[in-house]
Amino acid sequence: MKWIDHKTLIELCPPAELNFAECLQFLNRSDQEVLHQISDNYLYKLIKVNDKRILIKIGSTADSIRVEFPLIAPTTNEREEVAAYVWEWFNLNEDLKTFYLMARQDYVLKNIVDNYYGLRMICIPDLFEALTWAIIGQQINLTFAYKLKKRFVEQYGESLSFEGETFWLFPSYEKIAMIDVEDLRKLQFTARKAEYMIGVAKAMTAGELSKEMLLQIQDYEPMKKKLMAIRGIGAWSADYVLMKCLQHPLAFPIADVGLHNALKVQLGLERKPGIEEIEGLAKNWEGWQAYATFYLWRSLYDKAI
DNA sequence: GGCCAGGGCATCT
DNA sequence: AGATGCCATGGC
Repeated sequence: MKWIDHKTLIELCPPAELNFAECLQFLNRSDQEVLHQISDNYLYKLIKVNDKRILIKIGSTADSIRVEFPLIAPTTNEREEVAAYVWEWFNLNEDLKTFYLMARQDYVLKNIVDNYYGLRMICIPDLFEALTWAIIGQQINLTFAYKLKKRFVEQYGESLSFEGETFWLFPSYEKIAMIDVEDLRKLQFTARKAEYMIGVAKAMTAGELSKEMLLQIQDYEPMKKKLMAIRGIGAWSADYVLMKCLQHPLAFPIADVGLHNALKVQLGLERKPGIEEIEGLAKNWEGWQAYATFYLWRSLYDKAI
């Protein structure tokens, strides 16, 4: 991580392949989002560092990302934690040069990759949030999924108000470990999904599951296996978490319907491609499956806008 | 208003 | 192992 501590603000020095505006556009894709807010090209988010709620305001210059603290001045140690958080959130450790080299020559990706140059994988650093959002995302439609997430966060998360806006933290697993399936049923979660979410929360509270534990495994297949051992986490959810939280470049939710729709559009097909067909196309993406998927997902939002 | 949609699991054969 | 039912809202 390359960064400069200016005390009242911090400055991240990201790799060249970053387009902050492109990332903001992605973050702005749902108007139901409660975990961050965007206004005037600034991104606001409440995060928790050492049990302290810190509101951060993120903007950009030509070659850096600047993080300000509208409410309270964090300590030296906290500033470093904030820097690390933002660095991870925007996946700034990844060097995208070889991805672009591959994508520009790829039959599928060449038509879209330049449209989103500098878009980074926008991550979900908190494992509980990533697992929970994967479970919610199994919902039949995305509109309803966002609705459920909003209710969940506003019911069980901590918040903080600033200039008339309310900023939310994702609920902690300790808190969710103590609630009942019935509590989530009231928010219109299905009994199944409520069980999955509370189960994950309990496992994490008991110390049976953690991000560190998963990251230690390193290799893609065993990590995925470990995730799939969790009730409610199937192949799709495991790959989703590997991609968005554990930042594994090989994560590839091949059965994802969004991916299928994006490929259908890119290839000009009458119907969605089959798994074998996708496997064929993806041979060329080896090592960059997660980014290929992410950029294809991104291509779907253009139609909606 | 009827039908279909996304994923995962439970319950069959 | 592979097929089938279940969930339960939103968009067409």
